[in-house]
Amino acid sequence: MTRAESTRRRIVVTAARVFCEQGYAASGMEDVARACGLTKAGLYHHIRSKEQLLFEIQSYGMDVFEEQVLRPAAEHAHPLRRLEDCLERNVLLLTKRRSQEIAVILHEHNTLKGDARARINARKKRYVRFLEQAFREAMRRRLIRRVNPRVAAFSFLGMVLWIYKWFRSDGVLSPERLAREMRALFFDGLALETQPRRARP
Amino acid sequence: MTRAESTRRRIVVTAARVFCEQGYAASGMEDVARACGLTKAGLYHHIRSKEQLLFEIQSYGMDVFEEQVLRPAAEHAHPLRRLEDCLERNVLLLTKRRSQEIAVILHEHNTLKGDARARINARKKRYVRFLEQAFREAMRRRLIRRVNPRVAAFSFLGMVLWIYKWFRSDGVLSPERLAREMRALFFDGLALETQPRRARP
Amino acid sequence: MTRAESTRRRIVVTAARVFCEQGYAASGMEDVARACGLTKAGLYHHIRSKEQLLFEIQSYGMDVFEEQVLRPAAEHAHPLRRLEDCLERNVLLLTKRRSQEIAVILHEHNTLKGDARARINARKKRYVRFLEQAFREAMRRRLIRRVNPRVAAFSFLGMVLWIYKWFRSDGVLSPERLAREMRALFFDGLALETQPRRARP
Amino acid sequence: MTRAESTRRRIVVTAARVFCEQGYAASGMEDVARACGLTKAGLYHHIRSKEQLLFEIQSYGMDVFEEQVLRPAAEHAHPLRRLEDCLERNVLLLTKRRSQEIAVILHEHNTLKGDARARINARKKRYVRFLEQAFREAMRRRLIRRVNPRVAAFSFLGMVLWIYKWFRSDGVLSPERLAREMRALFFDGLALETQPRRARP
DNA sequence: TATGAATGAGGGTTCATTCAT
DNA sequence: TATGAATGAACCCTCATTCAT
Repeated sequence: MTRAESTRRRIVVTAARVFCEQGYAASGMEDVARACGLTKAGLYHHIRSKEQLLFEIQSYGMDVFEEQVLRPAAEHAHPLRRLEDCLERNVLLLTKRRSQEIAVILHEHNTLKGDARARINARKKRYVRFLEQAFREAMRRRLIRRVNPRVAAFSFLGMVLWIYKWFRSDGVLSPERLAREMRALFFDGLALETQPRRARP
Repeated sequence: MTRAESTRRRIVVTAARVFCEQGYAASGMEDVARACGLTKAGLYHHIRSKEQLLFEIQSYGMDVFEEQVLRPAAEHAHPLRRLEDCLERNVLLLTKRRSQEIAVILHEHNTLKGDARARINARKKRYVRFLEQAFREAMRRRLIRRVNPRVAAFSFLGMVLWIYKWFRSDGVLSPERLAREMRALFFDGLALETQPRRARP
Repeated sequence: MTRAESTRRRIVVTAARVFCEQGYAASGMEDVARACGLTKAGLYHHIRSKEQLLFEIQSYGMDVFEEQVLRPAAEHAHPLRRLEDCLERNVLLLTKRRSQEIAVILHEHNTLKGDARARINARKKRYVRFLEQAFREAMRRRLIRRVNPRVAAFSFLGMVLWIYKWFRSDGVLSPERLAREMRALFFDGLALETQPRRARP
Repeated sequence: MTRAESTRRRIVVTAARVFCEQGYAASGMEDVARACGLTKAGLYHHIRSKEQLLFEIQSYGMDVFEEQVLRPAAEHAHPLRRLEDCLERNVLLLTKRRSQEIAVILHEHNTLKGDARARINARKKRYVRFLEQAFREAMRRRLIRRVNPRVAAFSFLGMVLWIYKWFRSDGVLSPERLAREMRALFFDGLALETQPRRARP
């Protein structure tokens, strides 16, 4: 990674934190610059505009998400394992690692306009379809009860992604515990009896 | 309701629509005033400030929510019915009626500051505790499997409230259908076998 | 003229003075506002943008020019009188009256973009054609020597309009004297002998 | 010419093109640098400041003008020849050769400040006096009609220099033709009958 | 009540210029 | 020489809010 690239990355990560804390519209470029240890003009040496910066944060967030959640989960041939792995990885992503970029993706859903928005939305939709497919396949193979796959996908998403609104990493609930609990809550009742139940603590 | 009160109500409802569509920070008082059929200065005869207006929207949204969801659901003595009724009413509130105030409550979670924020948050927390209590009671009475009540409450909330982000009233999925599907998804697998299952379409 | 219109007119005239003195690009909206006795924000209550303001100055300048120069001159049936009247009126316009808007038209020739530019240019071209036509007609009627009408029109224009660059109203040369001298310089040698020469001082 | 000097010359000529196309104030040093094939910082190794660069462009333009127009024309003992030669050379300079520096001199008349401005203005005034002198001498020798020499000089200048605003080298009017036409337009009617008329095409 | 006019503060962005490397 | 990075000052413009009428 060149010097210039690493600076840009630092800016993207830092700006994600600022936007996450204050909201995009309420954050001034002054705030972002100061958080980066730069002046406003210095910041603009590295980025094109505030909107472009938001797009890069969201793009980077989608990169991280796809690399750490979607791709590994997709490798499971078994659709229920796929979903469960997806849930666990997604919960951990939101609670342990670079969660700020994801929060910015979720909160600033309607902020980007035009092409940038379309590009991010396309990647989001891939996730929804991935989940729908998995639910459908799981039903076809009689691994889970019959449910509406679209509703199931969005319910899964709501349950998991809502975490960014309430989870505090300094609380008593550990990321791992939360992941386990949610998995059990969502899938233990969904899986059919033919499916051997895992032990639950 | 006096003339003045009804004007204020109209402003609150209209501003909720504007804030819902464009976001609070991205909406100008000019936009709000125009949507109300007033001038900016005329608008200020009825409200104290933009922030105060947001607070009133959120307060009104909480009023509606409590009246249409929380209070009726609370009347069920049976905790599982309470939860299921709550889910159904909440889904319908978000998909059929004045959902804009609710959307503003959800989206502008971090926008209010100080006392106003604290007052809205207190009302939100009552909802969380209401759910936690119901889950706990349902477990105590062996109506549902053992789950972490806090995780259950937030999962319930995420699943239901996420609706404001994706549901389109012009789609194929009717509010009633969505409510039924979500109830089944969440509770059919949660309820213990001793609980007689309702027929599902 | 309503109150609002008269304020706008005052702004246009004042801004013309500022742009004329400092140049459009070198003038800040702060300067314009101060010259109008307003703050920047107050100024923007009346205009849409700096560019729009420039367009209005140029439009207004063209209005004045057409009303005080083109229209009266056009009434002469005799083409040489038409040209001479045009010259005199144009010289007086540049030296005695609202000359600042005209100077802004001339100096900021390439500043406007797009449609605004096209609209101003169209009006300028009408003046060039008006002159070409008059020269052509004067030649056809053997009132002047044969010259290239296009070159004659632009030479006429250059001679007259250049005034905005050098004429100082506090000098010894009066506007009327300048008009007379220029008329003689340009037309006395151009007119054919059949044309009765006017006495010259 | 040393290496350093030739680089400076290239910068001056290139910057003249940029300033001519976009205007001084609207041109960024970035634009100038890019047009020169340098970075902004690289450019600053050769020039002191933007203002200094403008001064050098105008100085160089004056050099070229004096060398190609003023000096050769001045050699004519006959004042009318002097003026006619001056006109022709000036027209050709504006239409055929390095006309960009001249355009920058003409357009950015009020841009320079202080001493730099005074020095350019002094050279301009020499041209005006040169013309006034020639007109006066031509009158004294009864070569032309009686006209106000100051008005004649500025009319001559306006007619000729206005060319930079309207002449397009891709049009039907050739530089030579324009020079001939203007000479005839201005001088054929000015010269007294004792003066043998040249044939006109 | 209602409004046109006005404003202080701040928004994102650009620019001529400098400097360590 | 050359450059990437940085900056202070200024840019045009917007905004929530006020106030005389």
